[in-house]
Amino acid sequence: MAKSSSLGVRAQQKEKTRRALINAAMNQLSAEIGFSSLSLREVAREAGIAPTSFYRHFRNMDELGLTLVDECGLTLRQLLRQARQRIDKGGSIIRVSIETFMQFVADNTAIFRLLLQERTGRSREFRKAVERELEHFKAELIEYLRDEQGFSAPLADLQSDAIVKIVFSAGADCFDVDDTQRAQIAEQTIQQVRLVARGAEATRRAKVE
Amino acid sequence: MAKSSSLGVRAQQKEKTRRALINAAMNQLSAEIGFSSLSLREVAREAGIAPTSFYRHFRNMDELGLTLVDECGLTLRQLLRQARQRIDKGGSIIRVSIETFMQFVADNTAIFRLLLQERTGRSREFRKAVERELEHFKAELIEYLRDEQGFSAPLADLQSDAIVKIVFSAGADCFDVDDTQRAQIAEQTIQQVRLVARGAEATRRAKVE
DNA sequence: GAATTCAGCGTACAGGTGTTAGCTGATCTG
DNA sequence: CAGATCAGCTAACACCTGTACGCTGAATTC
Repeated sequence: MAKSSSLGVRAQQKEKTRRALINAAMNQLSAEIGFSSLSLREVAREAGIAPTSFYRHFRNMDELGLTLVDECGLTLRQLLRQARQRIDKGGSIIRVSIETFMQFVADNTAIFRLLLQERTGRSREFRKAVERELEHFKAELIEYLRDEQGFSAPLADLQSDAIVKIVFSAGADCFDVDDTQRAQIAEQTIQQVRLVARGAEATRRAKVE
Repeated sequence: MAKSSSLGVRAQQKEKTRRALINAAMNQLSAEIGFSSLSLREVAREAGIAPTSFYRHFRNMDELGLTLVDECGLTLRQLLRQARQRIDKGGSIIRVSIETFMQFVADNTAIFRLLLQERTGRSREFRKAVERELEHFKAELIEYLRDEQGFSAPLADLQSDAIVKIVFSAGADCFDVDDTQRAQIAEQTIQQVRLVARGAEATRRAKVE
């Protein structure tokens, strides 16, 4: 109510077709092609508007793309929050986090692929945007390792950077596999993260003694 | 001599323009755009031949792309061999390998970016080709860990998979940085790989006892 | 030396691309 | 209710794309 009346009928409709454009782009992405070879005209067509109307919402395709990256980051952070809640109810933080992450990759393959793809992609602006999202992920992990596990700041940083790299790379391994294989990858990733954790633990001990 | 006479003038010239096409593609790749938005016409133009002559060498752009991936894999394996030689003359295997790797990334940014990009790219065939190259890298590492370091097969596998993930991810971090920053990333990567190695060591001890 | 092969070329086509300019009609504003 | 706003439209532009067809002339083969 508040939203519909405060926004007005016009603004509401505009937001709607804006979403339609975003969804159209995500659909086309999931299909087969990378973002760089995505066509303004086809996106507009799938969104059900004239090609020229696209410009009422985004200056160009890149602006749409950056919006998509942000959307993905948002979803990812929601996912993290959900994982946290499950951990509070007990369970291994590593296992729960990674299984949640893998589920996310399975459910949102298109958008996750965009993230990984543009991380190494053509536009510096895109790469920076993705790197920013990865930093969010890493920062929350650092906080946990420092505050809950008592690691020193540098060791927490080193550790979580490694973990983020391993986990996101494992996400890329999930593109062409079925559910059971994905479970295997998850299991392997869990063991690898534990390897890192154990190594950090050993390092901490070595420094204390 | 043997080559020029056994190949014949015609075949020799053909090979030459084939290389020209490959080099042209690599140049354009390094510039700004991903492989998917690479144009047959522009590649042909840079190679100095008519667009239609392209088909005398490759069935389509994808075939050229797969050739590029193979080329990159070859260069990467040469790099590994060089690193081995340096290790035989003494020095930390981790440090030497990673510094060599980082140097490779700095020298061959275009082709390395292609590898990382197509790893998550649009074509399944491409992804498989890249994955094959990563497997080479991993396999050599497994061999070393098993034979030289005496790790059990499963632990060597787990460990080297994690290391490959970390190192290649770190390679992606090098795209937008200068030499000193790259050295820092190399240093961080070395520490992270040591973290994994230490964790694997601890795991081995735990299982033996 | 005649016949064959074939890398490279020019022309041409059908279809896609991003973007400009200007119109329409519903919504919002005073 | 008159006037301004503005999302979406159509038409049109200049340009780029992959690829089919058939020719040419030098290298190769017999």
